[in-house]
Amino acid sequence: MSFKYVLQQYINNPKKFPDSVVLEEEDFLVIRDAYPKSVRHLLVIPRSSEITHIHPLDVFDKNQDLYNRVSQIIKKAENILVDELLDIGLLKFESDDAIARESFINTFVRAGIHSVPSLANLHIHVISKDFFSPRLKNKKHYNSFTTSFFVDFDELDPSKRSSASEKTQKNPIQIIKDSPLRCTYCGKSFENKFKHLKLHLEKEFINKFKPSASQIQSFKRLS
Amino acid sequence: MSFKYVLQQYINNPKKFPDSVVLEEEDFLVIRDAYPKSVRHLLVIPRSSEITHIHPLDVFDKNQDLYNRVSQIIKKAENILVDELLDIGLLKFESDDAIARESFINTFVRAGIHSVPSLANLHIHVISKDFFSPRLKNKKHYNSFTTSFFVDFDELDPSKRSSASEKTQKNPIQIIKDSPLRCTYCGKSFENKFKHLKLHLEKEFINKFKPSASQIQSFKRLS
DNA sequence: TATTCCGATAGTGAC
DNA sequence: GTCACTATCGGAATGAG
Ligand SMILES: Nc1ncnc2c1ncn2[C@@H]1O[C@H](COP(=O)(O)O)[C@@H](O)[C@H]1O
Ligand SMILES: Nc1ncnc2c1ncn2[C@@H]1O[C@H](COP(=O)(O)O)[C@@H](O)[C@H]1O
Ligand SMILES: [Zn+2]
Ligand SMILES: [Zn+2]
Repeated sequence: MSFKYVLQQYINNPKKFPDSVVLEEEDFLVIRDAYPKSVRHLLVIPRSSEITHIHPLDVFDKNQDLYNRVSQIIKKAENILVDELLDIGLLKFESDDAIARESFINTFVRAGIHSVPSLANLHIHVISKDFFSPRLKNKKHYNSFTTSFFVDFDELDPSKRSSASEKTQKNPIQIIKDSPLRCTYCGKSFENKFKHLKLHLEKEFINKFKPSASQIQSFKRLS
Repeated sequence: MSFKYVLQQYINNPKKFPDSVVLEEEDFLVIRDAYPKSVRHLLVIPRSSEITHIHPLDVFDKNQDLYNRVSQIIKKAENILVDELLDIGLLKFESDDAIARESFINTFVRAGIHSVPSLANLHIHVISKDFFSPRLKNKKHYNSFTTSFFVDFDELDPSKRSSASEKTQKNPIQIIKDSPLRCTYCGKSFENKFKHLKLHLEKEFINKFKPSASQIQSFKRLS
């Protein structure tokens, strides 16, 4: 089996990956991205073989029920993500502070899909927007989450969607190459200077979360 | 003073560079290129401050006397180059064999200029066409001697030159980038695969000159 | 189309 | 998608009181 179907193994046998699977329901999985591009990076995976090979830009067309159900799972994933950031001490509000929680999710967590996925099994990214991770190694990684190559889950809602708008976009791969590297915190452009962006993202991350030195080092190590 | 004028030091004080200056005359110098792109690579440098900053494509316009004088110096440089190849045993004919000498010069020594020089002081390259040198490190180096970026000295003769033809050429920089790497011995194209070309040029060099193993190693070392 | 350093870009084969 | 490897391509500095 080729690399395109690596996510199938989680669907087939989630019990085999207890450290990766953070939520298992009858029809969905939420797993940790094996190559996280941020401190926290999860994938929502529908288990149904009926839809797993449908393109994420098409799968919600005329399927409001599916969209609504995925939306529920994404909310759970977002809250798992926040719980973990609370657990490791990066976030410091009370766990039951619903307003702080929602505010953080709205401003610093992104859910959506890549307009040209590489892995064939349908998956939705749920990722914190720090992009502070040793797995973030090049422009393609970064711009796949910070340009229109990334499509927010909200935009896939079939009830709100102008179906014509979806294909009017330019070549998504070209968008990744042509877009400058732009800091998600402050909007500053680094053109194509990836190393500079990485240094800047580390500063922004430290400034926002005030992690301890040992925390910083742990986030820089591969997990 | 910037790098553009590094050749000025030879003009100012040739006695300071006895290992580099292979011929010193009242009006001209012949020096070893400090980053030789072949086993032998010389530069002919007019000493006159009147002309040293004129572009090589312009300097011989309406100046047949200068052209003729440079032509004389180039012939001397070519013969110095051959003498050295005889001395180190790469060439094996007798030193007074005028026919063998002229044949080698005609087929394996090139004299001319870069259509966009980087160094400001007027200079004419006299180079053996082996291109077997550790200083030959990239496509720009190679194609600057093997494409129309390089203009043979013969073509600069004001009595033979159609002055219109000189500027009809495309952007010389683009020529270097767009032209494939083509073996000067056999014409084989290596597209942009510079390392492959280097290996092939070594084979061609060995096949043509039959150097000893220790000679080969010495040509690969920086001098 | 000076050199050198450093880094961005690109293709490969394997998983 | 990942990784590791190789190689090509690309900008910036180059000095000196
Ligand atoms: N074996 C794997 N297990 C879990 N996640 C993976 C695996 N291989 C790749 N990924 C992630 O899956 C995502 C696929 O991205 P994409 O197909 O572009 O939406 C990337 O974020 C990868 O880091
Ligand atoms: N300091 C130097 N002394 C002697 N030759 C040099 C020096 N610096 C560069 N060169 C050579 O000068 C030539 C200039 O090339 P161009 O200006 O393109 O005709 C190249 O072949 C360089 O290798
Ligand atoms: Zn910023
Ligand atoms: Zn050849």
